[in-house]
Amino acid sequence: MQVMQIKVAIVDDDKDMRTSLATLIRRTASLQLLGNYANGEIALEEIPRQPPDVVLMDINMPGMAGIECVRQLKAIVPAVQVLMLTVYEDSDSLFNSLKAGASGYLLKRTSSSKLLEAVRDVHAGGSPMSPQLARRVVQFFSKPQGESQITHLSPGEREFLQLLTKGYVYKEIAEQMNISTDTVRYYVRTVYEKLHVHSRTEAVVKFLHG
Amino acid sequence: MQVMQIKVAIVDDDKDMRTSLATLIRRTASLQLLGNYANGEIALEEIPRQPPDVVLMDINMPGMAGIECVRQLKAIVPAVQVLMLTVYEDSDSLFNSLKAGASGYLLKRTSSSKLLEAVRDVHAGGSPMSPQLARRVVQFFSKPQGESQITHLSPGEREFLQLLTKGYVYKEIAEQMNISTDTVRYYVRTVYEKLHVHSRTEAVVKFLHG
DNA sequence: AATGTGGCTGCATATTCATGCAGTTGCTTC
DNA sequence: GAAGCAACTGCATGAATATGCAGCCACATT
Repeated sequence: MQVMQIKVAIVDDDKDMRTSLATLIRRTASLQLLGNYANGEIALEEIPRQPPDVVLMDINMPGMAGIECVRQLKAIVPAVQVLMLTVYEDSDSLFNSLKAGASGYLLKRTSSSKLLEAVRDVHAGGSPMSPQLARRVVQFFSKPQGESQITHLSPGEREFLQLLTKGYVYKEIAEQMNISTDTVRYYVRTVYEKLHVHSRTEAVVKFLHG
Repeated sequence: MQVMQIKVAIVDDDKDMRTSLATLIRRTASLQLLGNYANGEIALEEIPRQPPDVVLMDINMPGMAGIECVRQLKAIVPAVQVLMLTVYEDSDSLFNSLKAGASGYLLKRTSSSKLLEAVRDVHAGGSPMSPQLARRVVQFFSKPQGESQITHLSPGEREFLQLLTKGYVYKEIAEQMNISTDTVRYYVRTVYEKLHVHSRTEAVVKFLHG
């Protein structure tokens, strides 16, 4: 039995791009082209009728922007996986797309073979992303630079901080760590000192992205 | 002139893995194997003497864990790019690695060709990541579903939250907003209700990345 | 005019937090 | 083995927070 084809739809206002993507999809046996839409409004109408597995979405289109289209599309058909395509490496677009529910994010200059691979990845539950863009995401997590004082905390102190951010009160933290609530207070002291803060809020903020 | 070789070091406690990685690197003309270390302690001593461009780091080793090793290594030699290797798709390890300063994150079952590509990517300033793992990161951003409650906060409530994250006490917030401290308490109530939280910490965390 | 509503203020109180002081254990160092 | 130190526990207390109840005012609805 043949492997099930992945159903794909394209949303892009650029005619050339659209046809070249369409050709690529049609030439690939494992993919099936379901639709080809020139703008967000049409896509939002047509896609729900015949939901594809994967949508290739141009990020900047006149009228409804790609990001808004993703947001609404995911609200109607949560199961579709959206792969954003863009020429810009702009950070805001990237993060907003992810927040809107996009699963992957590729630069348009991505090679055909990579693009096909990305379609399969995203359909398999992955989140393909151009390495340059992934770096933006990674940097969101890594401390700006230099060393925040967080570096030299003991494992216990880290665990404590972790629980602190969860909103647990000292008693609950004590239970989870199997220590007395007075020892929790002890951690409060040592950690606050190392972080140079004087309140729970400051500690949490610093830990989260300080 | 020949293209500059990328200098690579390996940190992995598993001898088989180490030699197989080493062989792969040596066979590749564009890469140069600088060192091959069996644990984090040795790596921390040796790597700074002769800093490589890229470090392949096993994430779970006896003794110092890979994550801790990254943290300390990046503190000493910030320029090195670290690629984490793991057999597990565990979310915590992933996020903690990124926070510690790792640039990429691959599953060990990644093919040789992908791994070599990843080394080049990370050296070129990218952040290669297995699609399955990238999905975890992406999910971190996308709202679980629907819209985060933060969207429909009034400007005043937003300003209040902003100040809350700064660590100001109610009295100070009142001064900055030119309202009474009792009105600050009022904001506390309405905001907590909208955010479905019951403590300052939870509110701050939700506001920072809800 | 009466009613209702949302934004703000005031007051009260129970809970949680921040921090100082002191005592224990166990391990290292001279 | 004495002294030092780090990790933990206990107790105490003032400060800050969370939340209930109630009154006021401006404005909209009936």
